[in-house]
Amino acid sequence: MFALVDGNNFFVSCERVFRPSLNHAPVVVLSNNDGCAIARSNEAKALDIKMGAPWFKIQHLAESHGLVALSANFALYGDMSDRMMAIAAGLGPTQEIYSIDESFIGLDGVRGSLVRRARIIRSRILQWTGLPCGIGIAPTKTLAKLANHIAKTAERKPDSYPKEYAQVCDLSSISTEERDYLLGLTEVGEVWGVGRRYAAQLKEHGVHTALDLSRMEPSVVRSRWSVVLERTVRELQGTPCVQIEDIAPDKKEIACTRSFGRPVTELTDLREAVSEFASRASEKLRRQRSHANKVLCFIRTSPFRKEKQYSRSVCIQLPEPCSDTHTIAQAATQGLKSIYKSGYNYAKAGVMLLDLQPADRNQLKLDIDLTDRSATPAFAPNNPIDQVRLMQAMDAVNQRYGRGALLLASAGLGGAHRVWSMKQERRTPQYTTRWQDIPIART
DNA sequence: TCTGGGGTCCTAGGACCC
DNA sequence: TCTGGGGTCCTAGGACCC
Repeated sequence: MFALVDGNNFFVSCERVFRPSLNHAPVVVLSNNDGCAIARSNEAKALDIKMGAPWFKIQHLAESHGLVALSANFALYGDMSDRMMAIAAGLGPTQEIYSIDESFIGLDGVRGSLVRRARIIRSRILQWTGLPCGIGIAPTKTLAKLANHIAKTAERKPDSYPKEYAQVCDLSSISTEERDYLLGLTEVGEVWGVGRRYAAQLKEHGVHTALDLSRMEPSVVRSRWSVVLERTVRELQGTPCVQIEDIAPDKKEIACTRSFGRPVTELTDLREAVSEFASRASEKLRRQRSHANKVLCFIRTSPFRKEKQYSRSVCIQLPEPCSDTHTIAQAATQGLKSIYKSGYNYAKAGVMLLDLQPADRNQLKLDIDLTDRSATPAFAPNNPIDQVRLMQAMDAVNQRYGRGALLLASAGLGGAHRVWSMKQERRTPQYTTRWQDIPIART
């Protein structure tokens, strides 16, 4: 048995915790460069603002309907997420943090009323963090996602589903007829794993609701569509095909990409951006203790603008796998030079690290004690151990004093030439008491 | 004027090998 | 002139997720 705990309108809810005056206003949180809406309050959804709507297209609603737009503060959301996840973990023995606002909880072995237990956790999250959430419970992850959708939609739109399912919906404790009734009320496109393309194709086949999809023959779905969709059908039928991943696997790719706030034409500006992206990506790489074999760099114009288009990427094989910012940034900027063409308005660039492997697979021992000053008294730039020490020291300084406190000289210093906006992330406070240490009573 | 930033998995097709 | 069969690896592209 699975539960899905999912924060309502998560980014907006995080903002509202600290700005209660926004509680009944239509609010959106905007993406990088304030480009488009990535979170919407219920009131904003009621104005028919779609996910990903460009700000310039909805801006008029600020005037006419009091729409409030906020720039995203991802450091804040990450911090709030940690707190929510820690409380949600009390629902059952295993937890998979699926995204910043969602976690699956494995419920095997939990006794007593699951609905009652879920309601307690839900109100605890609300009371302790100020964040509202919905909880769905079912025998498979796909059905738990569906139950969660019902729980949240029943609350937001009273005429959509019976109101007793608002906030917490347990599909495992109701009759088959009732379950089929709820699935029949749910559009097929709402099912986890059915995107726009599949939804359109399924509708052509007369499959309009989650109930219709659950009644499909898995083998037909496999041959007409894919094994992935077949798995979705089986899960809708109650057969678990996907388990809880309570230990997050290492990333297989790590990327840092950004759209620019204004068109960029010069190589020097691009180089500065790409160098910074490479540095960020390398940090992430070191955080998971991996090494990259390849560095991919891309630049592109805006597909939304009616002008000369250009989009190129280049993949550079590193001489040996590493996580060293300098090496990776150099590879990325060299790649950039090879694909750059003047005369275009560039809108976006990025660096991706590919073909990752565990750092210790073919490298020196990396666990170097930074506080041990006796080991290497003088810094030797060509000494691999010192290079590792340098990176570790950089990460430590940036962690403590905020991102960008210490940069490689090649990364540029921003200022007047800065063409992309990196939101300064808030420093993470160091808790003396972690939320996880607070005992969570088992019902 | 202004349109996010990450990821994953699967499949088809080509290159290459024996 | 006839032109097999099986396997692996890699890449690009398509689909999905938040």
